[in-house]
Parts: sequence; structure tokens; C-alpha cells
Amino acid sequence: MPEAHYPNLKFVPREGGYARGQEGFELILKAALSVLVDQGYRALTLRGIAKDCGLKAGNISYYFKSKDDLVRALLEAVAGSYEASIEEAVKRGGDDPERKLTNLIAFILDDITTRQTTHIFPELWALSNHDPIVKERLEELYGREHVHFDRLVRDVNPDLPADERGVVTAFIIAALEGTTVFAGYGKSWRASMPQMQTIAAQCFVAYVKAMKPGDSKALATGAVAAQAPSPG
Amino acid sequence: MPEAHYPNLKFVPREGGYARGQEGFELILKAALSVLVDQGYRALTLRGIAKDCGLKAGNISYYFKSKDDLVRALLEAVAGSYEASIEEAVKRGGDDPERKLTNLIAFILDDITTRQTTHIFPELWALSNHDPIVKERLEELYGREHVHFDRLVRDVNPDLPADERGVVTAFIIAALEGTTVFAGYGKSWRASMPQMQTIAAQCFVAYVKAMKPGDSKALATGAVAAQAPSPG
Amino acid sequence: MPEAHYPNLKFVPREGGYARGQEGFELILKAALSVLVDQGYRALTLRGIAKDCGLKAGNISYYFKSKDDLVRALLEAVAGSYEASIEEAVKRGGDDPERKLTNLIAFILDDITTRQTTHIFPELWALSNHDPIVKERLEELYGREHVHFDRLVRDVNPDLPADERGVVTAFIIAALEGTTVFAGYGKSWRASMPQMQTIAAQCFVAYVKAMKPGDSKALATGAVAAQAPSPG
Amino acid sequence: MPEAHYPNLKFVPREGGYARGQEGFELILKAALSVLVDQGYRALTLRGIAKDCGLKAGNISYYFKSKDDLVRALLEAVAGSYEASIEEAVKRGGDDPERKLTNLIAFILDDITTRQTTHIFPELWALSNHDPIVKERLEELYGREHVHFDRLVRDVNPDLPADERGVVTAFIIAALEGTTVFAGYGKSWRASMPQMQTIAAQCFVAYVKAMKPGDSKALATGAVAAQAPSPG
DNA sequence: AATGAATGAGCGTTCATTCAT
DNA sequence: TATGAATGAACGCTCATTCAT
Repeated sequence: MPEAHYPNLKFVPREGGYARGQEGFELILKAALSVLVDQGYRALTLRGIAKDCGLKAGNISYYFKSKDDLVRALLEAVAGSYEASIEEAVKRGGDDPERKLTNLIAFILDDITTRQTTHIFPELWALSNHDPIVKERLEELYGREHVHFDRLVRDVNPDLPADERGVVTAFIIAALEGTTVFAGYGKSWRASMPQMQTIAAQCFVAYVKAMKPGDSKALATGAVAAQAPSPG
Repeated sequence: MPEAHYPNLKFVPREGGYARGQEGFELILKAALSVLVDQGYRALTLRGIAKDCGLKAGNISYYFKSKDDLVRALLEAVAGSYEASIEEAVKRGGDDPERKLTNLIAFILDDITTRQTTHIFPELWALSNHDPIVKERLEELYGREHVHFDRLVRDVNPDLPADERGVVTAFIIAALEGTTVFAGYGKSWRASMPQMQTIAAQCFVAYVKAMKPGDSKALATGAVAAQAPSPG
Repeated sequence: MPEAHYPNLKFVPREGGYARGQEGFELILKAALSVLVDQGYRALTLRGIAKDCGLKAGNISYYFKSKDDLVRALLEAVAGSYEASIEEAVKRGGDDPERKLTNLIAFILDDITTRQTTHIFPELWALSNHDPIVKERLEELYGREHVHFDRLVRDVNPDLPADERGVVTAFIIAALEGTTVFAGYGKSWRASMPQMQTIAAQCFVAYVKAMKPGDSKALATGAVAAQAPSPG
Repeated sequence: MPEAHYPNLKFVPREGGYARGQEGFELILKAALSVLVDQGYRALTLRGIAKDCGLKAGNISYYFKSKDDLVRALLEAVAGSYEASIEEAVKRGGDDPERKLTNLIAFILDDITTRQTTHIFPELWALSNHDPIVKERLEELYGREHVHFDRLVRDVNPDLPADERGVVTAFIIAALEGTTVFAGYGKSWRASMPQMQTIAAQCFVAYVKAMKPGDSKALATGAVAAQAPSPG
């Protein structure tokens, strides 16, 4: 259970590596993460980070040449870590496609109840609307998540054309991630997350299994037929 | 199509009405909304807002005695407007329960493709994690949305116990709202939103119809059975 | 007892009189006085005054073309009122010179226990160091007070040369006014003011009576002889 | 002659010492003192202080976490320095009680002719009416001054009961300090200060010597008898 | 590697003042 | 007369950043 996978943050040096010691580097990023989680993006100031890790503000500029740099590194660490945890969950897998999909759904929904995930991702979503770098990294992250889900969806329903599969997969991911806001850490429906896991798994697995090619053909808004996948 | 329902923002005076002119009041709130949508919360400064509406920074303090006040009024306007648009969509309704539910799903998914909705709500989600006022208002907003959805879900499947219905309803809302991040304005899956509307409607309506009492009983994580709702 | 002689403030129009209604004029000055007494000079803002008298800030600029003007008018009102109350006290007089002097001393010491006097005069003293207008008006005020005291001192000891008399008179006034800070309204020695009145009267009357010409001849500092006025 | 004892200001670090460099700390306080003396409390702004010591406004916040803090430190420096100079004057003493008292009176009257003292103390008196911290510090300062004077008064007239002695001492201090406003730096009677020193010494020493227990018994106002201390 | 010190820009806010109505 | 609205300047303060040590 990913109770706290951020402690496992892997801080990958970019572009030839950071010039100086790795320890201070990680120290700062962990402090930044902590501030972001505890106090939000507005409070993510160099002084705040410095205080959290016992350094002085000036010294942070020694490790990161600008705050933007630091934020980017933090973004990378967070995204990379999230990717890694999904990867791991996928590997733990299960015995058959449906079970694998179910388990991955459950894993995602578990993860978003984490304080870190609940607090960080909405910040990233907000940032991504005005910061192309965040936007791109987030798209990459969700792209990789999409690959994993898409593979499982294909295994569950091999007859589904790739494009239709892609969309339904995207919707499933959107649904799961979106649950953060409603049943994440400290949210109103947090206590119902176990039931939601059951519901999500049942709902999406059943739907994927029952889908037939052409089912997701778009209908004009207002004329969307409320119908189950076309009976075969 | 709610291409731009924020221009229709109703600025409801609080506390017996604002003492000062309603015009400047709305002018400022519209400017603030515009800044928030265009540049994000970080750029929501008094000077930024002032520039956007052709005033000077000091003058905004004449209308709102603090920035907090302004932000709260903006929050109220945004939330109230969203509530109103949902209300309206519910009224437009449809001929039968399934159709009503389908239409409401479609409406929500339409609305989140709006630039305003796509840009504002993630900001609110992020803020809500550290600002109790935002959190509370958001919970109220989604609480009202929940009431509407819950009623339709009940009409579609009257046999479902209220508590189970509440959870599945919450999950549906979470799924729809969460789609903002993936298929909202400017997002990767934006172009697939029509298909997603179809998918969401099919998936959730079918699931709700098929649900039997006890289906959403929580299963131990890792042992979630990938099963369709128990066949009746 | 001058418990509240500021309500008797006479607002004398200057230089041809103020163009408009006397009522609003006085209203504003009274409010300004009230703010000054209650909250100090720092809080003496147009908005503060306006709030206190139920007007709007802009309207004050209609009566006083600048805040400086208002402050000057307030200064005039306060100083004039203080002068008037001294005048009155002098008139109430007494039956013989010593008694007159004693009574005037007692009056001054009574007056400075007033909340208004205790709060306003230190503000004026402070202002006078950097504002020539305040300085000049204060000098005029104390000049007039000096005239009254000087006359009584002369009556008590007619043999004293005018210049020596002037200095001892000035010292008496300084001593009395200075008591504001130590035994004025809310001050540590406030409760001992009755005894101080006795002490001041005894001390100064006795000294004045005993003075001989040349007594106050300055001695080099550090060599000041501690001696009573030269015994005749 | 204490022409300028403020340059000797000892800036005592509070709370275990200031974390930052002592030099800049003192630089700022000296600049603040200079601004206060030269331009008054109204002009005591961070920007003004900064300009005076060649720093930028923001940097002052590095040394003092708030302006209040700075003002408090300045208050402490000023008060402490005044206390120290009195202490020193007391030590320089004299050969007998009367001479000691005379010398202390002369010292105080000398000190208040200093530009700094003349300009600063009225500001403090004014502030003390609305700022409890200033009020308290000032009371402490004058309390210490009172101790010194009270001891000398006791030596001059050992028969005087402590309570009566306390009041007459307080009055003497009030008289001396109050002279600031009339014969301080730049004041009308400044040139007569030497004579005032003689007068004050003669007047108060003679009075104290002649006092008998019960002399300062309060009389009903308006009935204060103008009488010398009861003849023994 | 780390700090203390400094800076310039910008923040929210308050203020005296102006002006059309 | 009186108000609402607006302005420009200044306020205390925070911030990211720089740089000598």
C-alpha cells in the first residue's frame, strides 16, 4: 500500500547532473515537497524551504540557479515517483487481465488518499494551465499511465479498436484521478473510498468487457442516448 | 452549450448589499475572474486586477476592504454561477430518468471544456486544501450537485439503498469533474470529449441500472473482485 | 473644576471667516479633537475624523482645503480654549496675591489631569519641534500664561527685577505643565496630584517670597551652590 | 556637559543577542534615532531610516522583523542611555547631600537642553498615551530616576516620611523634565537655563530642607493655602 | 558548501486629495 | 453641501536573487 511513496522519491540529476553534492540537493527537494504538501504552492518560498531543511535561503540558490529550476526538479521528482509507483503496481499485477485492471484501479484510488497525492496533484493541475513545462510533464506522466491502462483494457477486450480503447482508457484514468478531489485525503467522501474502489472496478471492468466497436461513437449533445453498450 | 456562462455571473451582494456602486464592484470581479482564468491564482494581484479593469490598485481597496474579501466574493460568484448553470441544466431535464441522467452527464462534460471552468476549478481544488473557506464553499457546491445527481440515480434505480446510492453518485460526479484535467479546455483529450460523453453516459447509466443492493460492499484492497454488478 | 472645558471650544473663523456653514466646521473640529484625544496624532486621519462625525472624508476637504489647515484650526481651537480657561481662572482670582498665585497653580494642576489636556499637549510639544506653526502658537499660548503668572509673582514679590522674575515665572510654568507627564490623566502619580498641588503652591510661593534680586544669577554648572535665596 | 551622549548609545542586544551582525544593527538604530530627532516620529519610516544609513528599505526588515521591533529597540536604547547617564551623574555625586541633589538637578537641566533629549522625550510622552509598551518603558525609566532623587531627598531631610518624600520627589522630577518644553534645545527660555538651574536648585533644596511631616497634606482644591512649610 | 548581507521589485494597504454629480 | 469614485504616493513587508566571504 503506497502509504508514503514520496519518501522513496528518486532525485535524478538532469542534464549532466547537478554540479554539487547530491545530499543537499535531495535535502532541499524533500523540504520543498514537505512545504508544498503542508502549506500549498503559495507558501513554497525559498525561505520557507530553507527553514524546513535547516539551510539559509541563499544557499538554495547554490543548488538551484533559480526557483523555477527548483520547482522543475521537484516536478520531475514527484512525477517520476508517481510513474515508478504505478510501474510497480502494474508489475505486482495479478493472475488475469480483469484482476490486473481491477487491481490497478484499486491502487490508483488508494494512492490518491495519500496526503501527498491529494495535496500535490491539484497544485500541478492548476499550474499546468499556465506553465507549459508543468503541462508537458503532466501529459507525459498521464501518457505513461495511459499506456499501462490501455494494455490492460486491450487484454480485457481485445476486439475494441485502438482509438475507441484509447478514449475509454482516458476516461477511466480521468475518473480515477478526479476522485482525488472528492475522496482524497481529508475530503468529504474519503471514508467511502473502499466502496468507491469496488464501484469503480465493477463499473469500468464491466463496461470495458461489454463494449463493442462503435459504441463510443459520439452523439450530438442533447441527444446522447442513455444506453448500455450495444447488445451484441 | 455553456460556451461562456461566466459572463452571466450574477454578483450577489452579501450582507445586505454593498454600500458602493454595483458597477465598479462587478467590473472588478469580472477583471479578477479574467485574471484568474488567463494567468492563474499567482497573478491574481490587486495591481493585476486593477490594470485589467482600468482602475488603479488603491481604488480596489475602496470596493473591497481586503484582498481576501475580493477573493471570497469571486469564489461566491463562481460557485453560485456554477450552481445556477447546473440547476438550469437539471430543469431542461428530459423525458425519462435515464435520459435526464444522460443529459446532466453530458452537460457537466460540456461545461468543463469551457476555458473558465477548466482553468478555475483546479485552482479552487488546490486552494481548498489549505483554505477552509474555499474548502467549505466547494463542498457546498458539490453537495448541491450531489443532490441533483442523487435524485436522478434514484429515479433510474429506485431499489438502491440511499447510502450506496450516495456513494455511487459521488463517484460519478468525481469522474465527471475529474475529466476537466484530461479533456478540458486545451487538454490532450479535449477532441475526444464527444466520445467521452457517450462513454460516460453509457457506462454510468448501465452501471446504475444494473446495481443491486450490496454491490458496492467494500472488499479488502488487493482482493477487489473484477465483477459486474451481481447478476439479478 | 475644568473637567471638560474642551466642549466649550470656541471655533473662531480665521481670515475673513470660513466660507460656509459654521456647524459642519465645528462638527469636524470636535471630531478631530476627539480622535486626537482618544487615539493620538497618528490616528488623526481624515477618514478617522470623518467617521467620527458621520461625514465622508471627501466632504472634509470642502471645509478645510487641506489637512494641514484642519490641524491648524484645531490647534487654534485648543490653544484658544486653554487660554480662555486660564483667563477665567485668573479672574476667579482670590483675595490676595499669594492666594491668587496659589489658586492659579492649583488650577493648572487640576487642568492637566483632564484626559484632553494630558493627551493633547504632549502631542503639541512633539509637533512643535518640527512644525514652526505649532511651535509659534504654543509659544504664544505659553507667553500669555506667562503674563498672568508674572503679574502674580510681581504682586507677591514686588522687589524682584523683571528679568529675574520672568525666569522664575517661566520655571514655575514649566514645572506645572511638565507635571502633565507624571501626574496627568492615567499617569503613575495621578493619585498624588492633591498633595502635589499643596507642594507646588508651598514651594513656589515660599521661594518667590524669599527671593532677593541677584539670587538667580547663574552659577557655573557643577558649582551650583545649594542654597536658599540669599538671606536678607 | 552631556552635549551629545546619544552617540554613546549602547545597543544592548535583547533575547540572547541578535543573530545578525551588530554593525548594521547599530547603524540602523543610529539612523532611526537621527531621523526621529531631526524629523520627528511621523517621518520615522523604514524608507526614511534606510535612506539615512545608506541601505534599502527591504534590508531593514532583515535586521528587524517588524517596524515595531525596531521602534522598541530604539526605545530601549534611548531609555537605557538616559538611565545610564543619570546613573553616571549620580556617581559623580558631590561632597554632601545638598550638593549632590543640586548637582543632579543641574545635570538633568543640562541634559534636556540637548537636541536629542528635547526632541525625543516629547515624542515618547505623546506615544506613551496610546502605546502601552512605550508607557511602561517610560515609567520604568522615571521610576529609576525617582529612586536616585528619592535617596538624595531623604539624605537632605531624613525626617520626611517616605510617602511624602516620594511625592515631593516626583514633583521635582516632573518640574525638571517639564522644563524641556520651555528651556530645551531651541526653546524660548533656552538662554535662561543657567538661571533656571540656580532657581531650581535653590527652590527645591530649600523646600525639601524646610519640609515637615504633614506639610504636603492635601487641601481641598480652591482652598490651597499659600503658605511656606509649617514653621518649626 | 554555506552564510550574512544587500538589493530591487512587487505585494496589500492606507492616505490626502480631487472632482463630477 | 455632501457623496461616491478615483488617483498617486507612500507605507510596512516579503520575495527571489546576488555576492563577498
